[in-house]
Amino acid sequence: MSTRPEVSLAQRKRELVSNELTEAALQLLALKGFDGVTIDEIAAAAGVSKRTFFRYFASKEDVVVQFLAEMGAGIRTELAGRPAGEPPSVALRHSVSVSVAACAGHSDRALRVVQLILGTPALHARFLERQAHWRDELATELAHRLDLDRATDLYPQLAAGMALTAFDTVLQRWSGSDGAEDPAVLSDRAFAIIAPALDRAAQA
Amino acid sequence: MSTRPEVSLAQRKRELVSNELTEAALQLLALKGFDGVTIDEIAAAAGVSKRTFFRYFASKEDVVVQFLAEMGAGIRTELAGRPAGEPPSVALRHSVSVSVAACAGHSDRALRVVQLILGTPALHARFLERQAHWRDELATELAHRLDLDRATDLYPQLAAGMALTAFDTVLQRWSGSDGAEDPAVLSDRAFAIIAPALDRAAQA
DNA sequence: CGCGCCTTGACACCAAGTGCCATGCAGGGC
DNA sequence: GCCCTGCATGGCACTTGGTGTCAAGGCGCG
Repeated sequence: MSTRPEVSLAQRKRELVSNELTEAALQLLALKGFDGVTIDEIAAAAGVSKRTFFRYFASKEDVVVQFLAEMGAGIRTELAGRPAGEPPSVALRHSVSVSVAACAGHSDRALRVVQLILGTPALHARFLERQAHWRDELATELAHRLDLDRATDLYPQLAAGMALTAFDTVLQRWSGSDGAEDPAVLSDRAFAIIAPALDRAAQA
Repeated sequence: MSTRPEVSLAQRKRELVSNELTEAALQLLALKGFDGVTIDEIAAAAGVSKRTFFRYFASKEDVVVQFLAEMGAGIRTELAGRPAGEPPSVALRHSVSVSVAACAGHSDRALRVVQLILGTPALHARFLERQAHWRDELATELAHRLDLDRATDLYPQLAAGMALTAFDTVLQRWSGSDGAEDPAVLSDRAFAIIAPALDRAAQA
């Protein structure tokens, strides 16, 4: 077969169902709002049962939030790939910019998903919680990069938090302007503001 | 009667029930964990019905999170009260320090509540969402203080976000050390790191 | 062919919320 | 004193998110 033989049929089937589910969910949720759609509806639209839905996603929020989950890992791996000598502000700016650009460029669906998240308290809450995990991972990566001790030094945690604050602000502006404002420009402006703390404090 | 007559009896009754409810909730939740307690249990412990519980709190998370809600408003009013000439880093540091100190000094119950929140994903999510509101209000206050335009300038939003990141980090350390580390010291250390961005960018 | 593994659907079940209505209690006017 | 109005409550039914359990079906493998 032309499709990679090293991936088992069962796994490809799993992925197919998962895609069908997210597809149906995003479509319906964007159309009727988060509370206007039941899980049964989503499952039915994807041609599976409610029980199966929960075998793929832990909660209703999860379908939406997991759609953006790759971004978190993306930022971290991007950061890990930056040259070692680069100042934190530059490394972090690139890491965030690349990820947000990848998301924004993907399709205008990303925009609608972000707007849905930011406009739905329950989704926003879950999204922020996931961001908290990103922050932790970013902090670890930063500590490793700069050879700092996370247990005593507050810098890694704060720097990661600042970078994600910038990320958040960019997302908010971007979705608020209906995609009109350029995420890359917004990122640069945001990081220009927080950079003094990112770099000056690193060598303290 | 000695109790202020300008407050109607009905209102005092409402407050009494509300207190009873939070009391019962915090006690039970700290004891058996967030998922180990049902609303019926909490309501029964407070001597009311489940239906009445939801007339006082919007959700199970709300009881816990609202217990710390005053802090958000506290930070903002504290900021509003700082002298106009004060640099943002100092004003924000004081605003956050005072609020967190008020919380920490209140009782060791505050510590247990914070630990409960940070250790329970559902609660943490709600807490972060509430913080997002604080950030918005703080940003507005900052924009007003510095006579900036929130619609164009990214600084207010970012500065508020950085301050709350510091706040978050302090809370995390404080709860992680079981209250051993001094919140005031932690706040100072955190703000020392973010201050360069807070002050330098303000006059850009 | 027959044997296990994995996925699914169906069903029952619990807990979070919500709408609705009846009841009871306080205060205010007559 | 009596009624009437407003409000807080409780009980109840109902929807929905989410989970445990079990039986049935497809698929690979010897």
